[in-house]
Amino acid sequence: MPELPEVETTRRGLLSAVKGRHIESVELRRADLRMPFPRRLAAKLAGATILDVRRRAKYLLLDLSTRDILLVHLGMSGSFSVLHSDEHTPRTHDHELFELDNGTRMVFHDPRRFGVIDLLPKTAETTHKLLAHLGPEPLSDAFSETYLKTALSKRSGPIKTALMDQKLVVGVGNIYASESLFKARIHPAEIAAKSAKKAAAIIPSVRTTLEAAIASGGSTLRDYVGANGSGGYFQHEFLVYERDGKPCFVCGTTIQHLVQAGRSSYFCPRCQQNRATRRKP
DNA sequence: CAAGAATCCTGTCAGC
DNA sequence: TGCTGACAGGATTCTT
Repeated sequence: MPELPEVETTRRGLLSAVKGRHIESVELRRADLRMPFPRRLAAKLAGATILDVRRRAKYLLLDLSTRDILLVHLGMSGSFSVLHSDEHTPRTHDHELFELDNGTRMVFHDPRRFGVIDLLPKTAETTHKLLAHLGPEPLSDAFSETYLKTALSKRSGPIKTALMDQKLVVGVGNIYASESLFKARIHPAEIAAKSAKKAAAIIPSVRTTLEAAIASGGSTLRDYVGANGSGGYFQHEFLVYERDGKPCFVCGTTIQHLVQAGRSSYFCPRCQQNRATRRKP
């Protein structure tokens, strides 16, 4: 999906486009997303004012005047953009339309329907099933060396899989896990517990990767577009992701590819040669 | 408990 | 051209 940078880009675009706007009506064209959108709650949205647009992990949280939160997750292929109502003819996979009071509409578009939309009381933000067990934000102080060292030391699986675990740290998906580990010069198959001592290197690698991606408006591979309907540019700055067979920008060695937990990982076998299986000299 | 596989769904692309 | 299989940014649930 959209990972943290894409969700953050969407958040920023949404904030400027919809903050203070009233929702006039909602059209649910399809309710069967990853979880069924609670149809009876759609009526609660009409008349509500959007007070703020926040992000937690890869979730967008729209604070409403009704003391509810509209929660949106973009899944693998989702986007949430604001368009002029009279210039928008619903396309295939435009599943929900939120008509606003200034002639615009927020459109939730998601071909694969792995996304989620839910409405919850503000008081349930910390207990909601999807939000209760999330790890620290990677760009916050909570993602500290002490924390990461402890969290990684308990794990026997590969570091790349650990970084993608939203209970360990949120927002890092398949693209940015590979990119971050390249920057940290750690092989994706290294056992996480062994990587624990490198926490001090992992943290800035993750942060600079995510921050650079946010600065480029995220990465657009196939479906992703931001709130204004345009794509990101960070895909042109990938160091290893989908670059297998091409030369490493640092050392020229051919970038390689492997599959971990069913997901593709990309790495430079020379820059990241501390793999778990390396034999002792 | 932790890690991997299977799963949800649709679109695209490579190969035949 | 058309078919088939593999694969794609995620996260949950089921098996080992």
